[in-house]
Amino acid sequence: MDEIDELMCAEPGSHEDVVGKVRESLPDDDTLYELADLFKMFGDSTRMKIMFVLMESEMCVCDIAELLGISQSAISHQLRILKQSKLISSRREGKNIVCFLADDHVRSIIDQGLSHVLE
Amino acid sequence: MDEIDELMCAEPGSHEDVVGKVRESLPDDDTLYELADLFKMFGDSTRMKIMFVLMESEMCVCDIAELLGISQSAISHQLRILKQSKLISSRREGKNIVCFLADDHVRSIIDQGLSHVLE
DNA sequence: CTTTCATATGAGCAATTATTCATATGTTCA
DNA sequence: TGAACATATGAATAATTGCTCATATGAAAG
Repeated sequence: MDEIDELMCAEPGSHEDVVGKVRESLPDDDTLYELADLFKMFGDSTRMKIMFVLMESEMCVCDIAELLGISQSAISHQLRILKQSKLISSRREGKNIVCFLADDHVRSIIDQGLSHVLE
Repeated sequence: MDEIDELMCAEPGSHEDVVGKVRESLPDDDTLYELADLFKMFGDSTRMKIMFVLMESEMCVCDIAELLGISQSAISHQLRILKQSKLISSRREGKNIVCFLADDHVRSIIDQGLSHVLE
């Protein structure tokens, strides 16, 4: 606490009330970390590509790998991570594992990102 | 090309047309990388906290550092990255640099993420 | 049951990245 | 002009992470 105080700008008064109010409005730490972890999923181009593909159609693992020109192993590792984040689900269909988006938010999050990127 | 073909599942025919159509619908690589880079900004808890703070109020660097309990240097490094991504801007005001969100998409992207995290 | 095909997984490596520490820059105020 | 303050920056380090390679699992078809 003492050390943190030393970081404050010298400016007395006027900033303090704003800082206090903003501090109260922040989500709790758990939520913040969950949120960052969620966006981390969208922050890798391989995972981004996988999600884009699955926005168009559900698809088995080997088709995803072939379509994207990425090794089966790499795809599988990323799929595991995406499933842990509940963004993707899968079902078995004969010999194949068919993957699909598990959450509608994926679409809306990507769309928001796209509208930023495309100016 | 030959090696990629070997990744395909043996299954003939039926998958091929879907794979082909999806491939055409994918954004170009530049867009995909830009998009992943954008979301990478939201994928770190320090940057996430900074953006949350600035969603509530513009604020100078030292107040952000004090409020979040993170060193001034760490904040400054992250602010530089956020500015490069055009998510945050700043202006000088006396001795202070006042930071603020540069893009309305920040709010909508975070809101979409929140509604996923909060079930 | 044995082989084959689709997928998963673990270890190891290389690359990226967030932080700290020390210091530089630039502004204000005496 | 000089001292004090706010911010920026560079180098070094530690931690995280995405990929490859080899191999394991597990369903299916003969």
